[in-house]
Amino acid sequence: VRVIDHIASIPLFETLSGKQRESLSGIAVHRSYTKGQAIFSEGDRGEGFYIVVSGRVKVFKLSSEGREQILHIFGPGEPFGEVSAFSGLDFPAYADAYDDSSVLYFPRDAFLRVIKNDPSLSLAMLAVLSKRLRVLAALVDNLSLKEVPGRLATYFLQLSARENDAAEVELDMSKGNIASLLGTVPETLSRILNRMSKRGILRSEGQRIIILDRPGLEEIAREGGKLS
Amino acid sequence: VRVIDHIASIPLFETLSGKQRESLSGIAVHRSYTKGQAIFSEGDRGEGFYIVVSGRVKVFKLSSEGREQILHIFGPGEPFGEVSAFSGLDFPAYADAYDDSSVLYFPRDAFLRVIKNDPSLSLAMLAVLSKRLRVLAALVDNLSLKEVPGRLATYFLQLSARENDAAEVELDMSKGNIASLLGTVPETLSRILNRMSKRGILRSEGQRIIILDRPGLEEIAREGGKLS
DNA sequence: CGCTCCGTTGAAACGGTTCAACCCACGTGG
DNA sequence: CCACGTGGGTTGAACCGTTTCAACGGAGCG
Repeated sequence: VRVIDHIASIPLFETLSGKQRESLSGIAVHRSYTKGQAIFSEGDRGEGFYIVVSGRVKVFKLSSEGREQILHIFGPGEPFGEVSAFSGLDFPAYADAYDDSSVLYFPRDAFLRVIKNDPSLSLAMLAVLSKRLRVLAALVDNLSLKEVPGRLATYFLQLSARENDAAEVELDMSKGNIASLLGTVPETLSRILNRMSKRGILRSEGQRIIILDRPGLEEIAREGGKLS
Repeated sequence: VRVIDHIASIPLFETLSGKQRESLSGIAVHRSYTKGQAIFSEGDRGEGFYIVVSGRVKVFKLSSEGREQILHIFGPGEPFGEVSAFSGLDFPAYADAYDDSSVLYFPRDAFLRVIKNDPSLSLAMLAVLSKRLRVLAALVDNLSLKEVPGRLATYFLQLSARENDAAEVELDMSKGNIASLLGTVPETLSRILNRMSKRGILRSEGQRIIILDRPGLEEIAREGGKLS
């Protein structure tokens, strides 16, 4: 598959003309990573940004003792690492390949040249960054103002919302990673899942979660987590 | 003072020509708020964004029980509320006047028209959003991966860094609000300040903090907060 | 003067983490 | 093909940092 074909399928670039896409494909570099491999590290110089082509990319922070807080999981078509490209500063977090993945890399200067000639691309980029800020604000809200049951309930409701409010959702990553996304540890997650099951709020069968009492779950999400 | 004069002093607009500033001043609205007054609320439709002219603006989240988590304090020249302007979605947080303040308000559509004609303005805006993402990522890191002493140490070091690493820093807001910024409560903040004083790391005299043992403070910030 | 707001202090309660042990499914190599 | 190791998940018990509630002190202000 050629770079130009990848670019055609990226939402961020959908407003571009064929000519503009060509100039982009001229500057993009295709890179592949195996599961778990580092893409960049906190403190690295950010000389460009990335877009996921296939697989998923995990962006996270690390504590001094090695505990990890996931900031975001990016899937195909989503850009990441733009923060340092536009601010000119170092990467503020780590990025690993969550699955075997491939990405397009856009060197900073070349991309800035393209964007200068295309207002619609910069508007699209502004929209992307704005949505990301919203996601991070929601994360702060969860971490600071809700307890773990509330965060977990919120997470399940989000997963369900993505699939037309289906009562049955498939976890898209391991429970250990979900714990890391929710700012806790696997043990705590396991216990809370257990409590929710006992209360008849949901059933947990491996990677499959069946929501039995949606209003109950919504209340836990709203109230911040008092498992009454 | 006229709107055009305010605009001239805003860093975000410094690359603009006089003509472009005029067109901006044509769309901007000057608004004043008294201390504590609401500017917008979470869930409000975002029809535009703001830039602080004078005073400060507090942007924060609220828990169901009324506890507040400050996301950011904005001072003169800084834009806020752009997230919903560019994403087209509702405001994701609350904004209050922290002091008696005045702001410029830019309606969404008019501003988008201006930005479309000026690549440098959109690049400046991308840089602003990127820096903001970095701040929020750091906040997540603090909240999730560090304990309160570590967050406080980090905060003091930031304050000090802003003034050429001065050993003596003036708190720019009430201790209660600092607690809210650090994701804790005033009581905890008070106790930790006390412990740090006892350990000879700093002296706390009202709004003035004197750093006595900078390496010690740096270690607390790094290690996440074990007050050994 | 008395009110309110902010900060401080103490004691008790709580939610979450840590550490350790254990289980199971899975894949690998002998 | 079975033994073994590994990684993910679960469970129990002790521990710990932080919150909560209540009380109190001081500064500022009408």
